[in-house]
Amino acid sequence: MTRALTAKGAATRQRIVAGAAELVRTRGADQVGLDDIRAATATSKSQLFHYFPDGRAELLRAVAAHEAGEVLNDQQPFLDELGPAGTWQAWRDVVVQKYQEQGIHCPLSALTTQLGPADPGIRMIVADLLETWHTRIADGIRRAQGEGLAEPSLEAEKTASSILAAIQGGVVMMQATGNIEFLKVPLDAAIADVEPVAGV
Amino acid sequence: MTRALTAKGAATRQRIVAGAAELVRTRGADQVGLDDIRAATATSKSQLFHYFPDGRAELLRAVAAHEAGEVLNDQQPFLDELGPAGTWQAWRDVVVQKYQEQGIHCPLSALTTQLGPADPGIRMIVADLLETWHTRIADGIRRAQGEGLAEPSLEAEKTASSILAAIQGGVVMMQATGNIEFLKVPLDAAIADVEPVAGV
DNA sequence: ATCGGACTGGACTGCTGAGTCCAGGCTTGT
DNA sequence: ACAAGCCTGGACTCAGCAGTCCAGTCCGAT
Repeated sequence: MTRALTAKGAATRQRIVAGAAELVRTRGADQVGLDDIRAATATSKSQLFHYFPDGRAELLRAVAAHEAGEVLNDQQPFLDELGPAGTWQAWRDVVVQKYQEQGIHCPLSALTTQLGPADPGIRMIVADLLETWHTRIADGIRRAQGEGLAEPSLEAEKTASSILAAIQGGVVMMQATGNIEFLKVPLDAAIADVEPVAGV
Repeated sequence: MTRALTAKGAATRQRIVAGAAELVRTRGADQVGLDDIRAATATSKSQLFHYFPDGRAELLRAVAAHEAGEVLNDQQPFLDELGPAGTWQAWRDVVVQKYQEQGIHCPLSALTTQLGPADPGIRMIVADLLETWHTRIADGIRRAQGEGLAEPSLEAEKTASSILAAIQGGVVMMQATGNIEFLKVPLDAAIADVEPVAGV
């Protein structure tokens, strides 16, 4: 599958993906053409097709995979440390802050709804991301139960679904309304079962 | 704003919007061209521009407004009856069933993330829809409190946000993974505060 | 009946943007 | 040194699609 790539070639490829990802994030996938990517990454048409023989579609899949990785990276190390008291709030703060910074520009939604329907490959990338994300949260819930923080009767998988849905839904609503409260409130409510907040 | 329109003209316009909405829902907005709409609605290019002088953008805004109305209509009469025991489950079932039928094809997400970023007019339509939806749910929560079903201490607005976010997030996850459980579980959890379920 | 304006058909224009091609530059192993 | 082949530049092709134009037809009011 992967071809012989020199260090220089790999760097160029990486530069293309990162540049394209940036554009897709800020403008939306359908507002980004190959010429935009070419200009933004100081490359030429032939380079794009050299590294992505299937053209635009393959490049966007690479962008999707890149962004999916970033979503989880942005939550580290907090995501993997979920469990003990205080870790949920710390993680929540990172997530909220991240999306507040991004504002309208969500790497995931840009890809899921814009290209997902048309490209099964991208749907799979997003599905994998959600599954991984879900698993990490569920692991955190089980650790919280081990610490006696959360009710042992709580079903980790289901609670993780609720928390993750609160984030996804909150982001959707925030994007449409511009109001970050639509992310904060549902997320706080969702994690209340594993880490009750004292104040407000 | 609105021009003189005969009954016939209004019918044609309506046919165009409905037909275009159908296409956008099933294929995604960027996969629908004016020629597709023309073919599907048995109209001509000049008619499209006769009824939507600003072209594709104006037509898609009309589609967005149409779909936004449908989203709420599909939940009626259950949405407006929220409050008493049993009404939450009935409403939940309608919502779940609706999205299960639609599967991948969500009228809202198709428009929000595909066109919303580029078109402020559409963002506003979606924001209005969410606000109305939110208000209706909050009204239901207050009625539930009046009936003694829900804790009086519950903040209606915040709880409504959680419920709505559970739906939006659940739909996003369902679209990506194909698993309807990602909608059911968070939604059930979110409405547990206003209508605890006996079983399960 | 007839006149104005709403309504319709379909050909035409022009642009944008994906994908192609080939000639030439640069690296790397021998 | 010197190939082999990875890498790069940029002009070119070609299809698809939004938007234009005009020559009509139909309807409703006077």
